[in-house]
Amino acid sequence: MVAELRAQNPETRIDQIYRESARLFVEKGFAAASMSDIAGAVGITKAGLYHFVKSKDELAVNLITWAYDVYDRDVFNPAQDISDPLDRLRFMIRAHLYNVGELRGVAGNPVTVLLDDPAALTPQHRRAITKRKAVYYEFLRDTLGALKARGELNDVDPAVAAFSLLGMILWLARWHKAGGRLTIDEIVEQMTEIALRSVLRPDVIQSKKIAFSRRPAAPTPGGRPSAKRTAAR
Amino acid sequence: MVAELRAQNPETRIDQIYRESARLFVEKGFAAASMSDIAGAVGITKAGLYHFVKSKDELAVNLITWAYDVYDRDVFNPAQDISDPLDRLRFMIRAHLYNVGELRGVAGNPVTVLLDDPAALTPQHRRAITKRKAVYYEFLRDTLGALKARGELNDVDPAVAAFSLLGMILWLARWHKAGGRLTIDEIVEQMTEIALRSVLRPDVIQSKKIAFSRRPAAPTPGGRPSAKRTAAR
DNA sequence: GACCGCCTACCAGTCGGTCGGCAATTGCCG
DNA sequence: CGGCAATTGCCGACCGACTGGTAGGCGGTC
Repeated sequence: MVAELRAQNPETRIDQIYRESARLFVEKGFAAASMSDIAGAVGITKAGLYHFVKSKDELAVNLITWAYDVYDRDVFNPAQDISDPLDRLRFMIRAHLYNVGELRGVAGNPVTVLLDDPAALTPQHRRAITKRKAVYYEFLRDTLGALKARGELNDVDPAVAAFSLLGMILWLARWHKAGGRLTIDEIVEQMTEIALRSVLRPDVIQSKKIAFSRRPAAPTPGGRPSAKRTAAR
Repeated sequence: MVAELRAQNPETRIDQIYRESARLFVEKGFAAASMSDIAGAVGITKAGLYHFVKSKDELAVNLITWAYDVYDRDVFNPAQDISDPLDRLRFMIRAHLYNVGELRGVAGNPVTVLLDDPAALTPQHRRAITKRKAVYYEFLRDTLGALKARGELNDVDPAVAAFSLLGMILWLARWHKAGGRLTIDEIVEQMTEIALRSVLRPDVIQSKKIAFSRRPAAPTPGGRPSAKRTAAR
């Protein structure tokens, strides 16, 4: 009987597990969130949890991988199709902000922020993730470098500028609470402006001001990632 | 014999303990760094460690308190004596950047970043620390608010701007490695410029450009905080 | 001889993870 | 359609390793 209405909203146990573990890892930290905690949050026992999951490490790795896959799909890949560095930079900032800010959706994006830097994971997994982060960082830095070559950047080191922007963006995950005074859209708008002003020459901003007030016309139009497709791989 | 030269550099066991525990908490996370780890790093056994320290919690609380005391001394208190909001903002950004960036000194400043947000600490301690953070944040936000009232801020919400700046500044602790391509002074200079440009109106920056290339002429004149004086209390 | 610095030995509890088994569902065969 | 085996989803009990923390003692300095 319950099966009938679950057919319409078929959240599987695995979905639940990933959702709750993401939440708990973010709330309590990876080491402090025990497998029993996760099992309890899902409503099964620890042994039951291990029926679906190989190890705590696998959980963490899949979670991070999934978060990065979402980032690839929503930010990194679309950005690579934008040839103009200024358009690209604007898109990357805005899309990344949405990516971080929409953590109030299904599963936990802030994993990106919280799980890579403290310490867990085996060295090999850490290395793979560090590598992935490095690619993202370098892409941003090179975009800034291209802008500098065009004379549209202030006299700052592209690497320093890239880290500054990333800090601003990622920190959003730490302070943004759902239901605050401002909507996520308002926050993203304002922060995009702040971010662009921080590195671009004022005259460039002046002449390109047009683009300060619309959502990015990027992939993933309506749908939310169902938290499942990309888990494997 | 060793005692003779130690008299000149009398790092006590307690100093060692706090230095190593700060390092380990930052490296591995609070929960993942065990008391045995810390004892081992200091060169004593766990029981020996407990001769000096009451609990792991006390260690964390003292560490955070100490880090915030340093922040008070080097950033917050001096900033309160600066009446002009623009001078104040510039000082706060620069001093805070130095505060975060000089983690390569004796003990671990990045505790500020790493220990307050994951999860450890008893609820009461957490509350006290959250309160302290709130005071700092509000002070920055109000400084930005004062600038906005004077028409020197871009059209952004002071709260959003404050969080953006804090993210940029605190993130420095995550990416800065000693011995990198740029010196800490170069990084702070550039980031100060980036930070100020992100929120101030371009014409304000133009007219105040003077101050973009000198260390702050603030309290704590020459000397570097010896990271020891404030340990007690 | 009192105190300080520190160790050996040892708690009780929790961790990640395993094992065997038991219901219920599913798939297959006649 | 019935029957029945295989599979799925899950649990209770348990393990060895390790956790934060303690008790008591031992050697050296004042």
